[in-house]
Amino acid sequence: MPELPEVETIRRDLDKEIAGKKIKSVEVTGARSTRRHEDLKTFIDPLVGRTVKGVDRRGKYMVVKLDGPDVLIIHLGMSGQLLRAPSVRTEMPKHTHVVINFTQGGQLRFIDPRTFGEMFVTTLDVIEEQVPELAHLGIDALSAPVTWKNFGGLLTLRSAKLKTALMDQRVLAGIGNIYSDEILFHSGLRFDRSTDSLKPEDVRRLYRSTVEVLQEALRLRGSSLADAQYVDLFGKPGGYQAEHQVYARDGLPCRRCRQTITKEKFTGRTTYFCPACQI
DNA sequence: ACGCCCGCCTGTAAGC
DNA sequence: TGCTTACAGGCGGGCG
Repeated sequence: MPELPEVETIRRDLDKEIAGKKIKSVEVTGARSTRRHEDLKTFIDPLVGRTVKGVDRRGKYMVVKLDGPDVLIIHLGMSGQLLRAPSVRTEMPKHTHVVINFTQGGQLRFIDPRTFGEMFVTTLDVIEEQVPELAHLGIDALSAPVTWKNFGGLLTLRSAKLKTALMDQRVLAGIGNIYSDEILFHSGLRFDRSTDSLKPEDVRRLYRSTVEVLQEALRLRGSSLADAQYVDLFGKPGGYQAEHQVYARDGLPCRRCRQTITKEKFTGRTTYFCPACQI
């Protein structure tokens, strides 16, 4: 579900909400969410008694820093939610798999119907060998020091279709199915263009579109779709879905040229585009 | 060696 | 109305 704007929205809220809080206890009711830990003690014990220092993000992974050697990694998968509950009495939603209780009161709950998301504890120095998918992430699509030249260098490192390259977490970290389509529309480029067909001005446009789309989506606190799966830490939906130009708009007129938005399967993912605006 | 497809899950909506 | 099917924000493994 969540891509970079959604994960970053949650990360910022989480950082404000739980930094300085001390973990009193941890309840795991859905062991699939902690599947990297064969023994639940190795998940729970390093957390209990620790104080949260802050929350970082690497691509779609959140990194909860603690006052010890360990970090708590959270990935939301397709349907994961993190919800702050002010009191233990707040009704527990269905599919709540992990609950973290703080000594100051309140809870952090991990809810995930499809269970593709996960939480695990590790230390930063062993991430390289233990969590290669995290270690091999490309540059963060929202990180400030990215220039259009190194963006282009990374993107065209290997020959691939544009959408595949944009969604490749080892190239650029954070972009998924919604934002790749929105970014490609914004740049006027088709999803199936080859990276090596790009002229420098195309790379520059794609770079600008990536930054602009993601920053605007972040400003509006992400995209919540009809199923309202994505909500922020306080259960509120985002607002960027109202700005979508192509995603889930098949059959509707393009907001720019009035041509009908087309839907097509591409490497297993539904892809939306304007056949007139994107070349 | 690389690209593609499947499977992992549950919920929902469309189709018959 | 009810059963069946397809599909959904991600990602790793295995296959060709």
